[in-house]
Amino acid sequence: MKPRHPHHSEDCRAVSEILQRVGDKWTVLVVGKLGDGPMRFNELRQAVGGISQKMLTTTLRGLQRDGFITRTVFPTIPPRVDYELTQLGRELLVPVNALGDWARKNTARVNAARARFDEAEKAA
Amino acid sequence: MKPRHPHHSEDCRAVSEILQRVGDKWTVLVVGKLGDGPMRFNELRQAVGGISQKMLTTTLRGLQRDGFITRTVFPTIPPRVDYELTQLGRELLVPVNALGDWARKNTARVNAARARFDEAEKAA
DNA sequence: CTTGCTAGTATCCAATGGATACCGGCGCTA
DNA sequence: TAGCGCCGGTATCCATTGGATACTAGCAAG
Repeated sequence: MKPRHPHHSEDCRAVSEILQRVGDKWTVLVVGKLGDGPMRFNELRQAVGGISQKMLTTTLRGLQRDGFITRTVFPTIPPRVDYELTQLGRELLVPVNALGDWARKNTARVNAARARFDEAEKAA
Repeated sequence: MKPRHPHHSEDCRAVSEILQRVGDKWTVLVVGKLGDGPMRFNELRQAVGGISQKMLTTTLRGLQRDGFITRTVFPTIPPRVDYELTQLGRELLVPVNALGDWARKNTARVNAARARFDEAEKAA
């Protein structure tokens, strides 16, 4: 049987990869906040809310590695570190926001589906 | 200091939630394959490639719960189970594909950024 | 009566996520 | 001058998750 599915598998992999990169718990929240302009570490921590230092550090390092943000250290007392979106980061924000719009418009439908599913489960 | 960041935090949460839903290793691959039409369990398993039965089951249950796919059991011998995108699932595919396009167009830039970062790390 | 197909569970181990504690440099206060 | 706090982090530990492997049920074919 020849494959009925014309998609290029590498393309799907690329999508999967970028979604894994961007689809963890904190990345979009951080990128979203940075969309409003540069922020420092603790400012970001507070703005995002509920993120631990470790996870914020990890998330920021990853974003920096992939070229989505820059990290600027000011050797002042007390120290100050600014994080800012790069051009690439701002470009990423576009499709992410599109997905965000979809999410906002459809959470109700998803929640309804979940409720139905869970109800059916409970009955069984 | 009043918040400089006008985004509604609930919105960001919604984005984060949907991205977590969709951003795991397998979900988009499965949804992508199903975008071409209904498929049965093992067909899907083979088409996606590299996914274990357990993870495929888990992924499909999640998608079903959220109303993105339907699961149809044909009580034949041997059994047959078809999975198919719902309307909601097909709609989801639109912004996901947009992100996918972005990913395809920009993997080179991301990889270049990574190489630079890792080079700088190694030097330090 | 053994083998094989299908669509799954069950079990186990490694990797990851996240809470908590600690660190180093300095300025402030007493 | 001894402690305390701010800032931006590591280090450590444990719970949750991801994933490989083995097992299951029901039946048909040989």
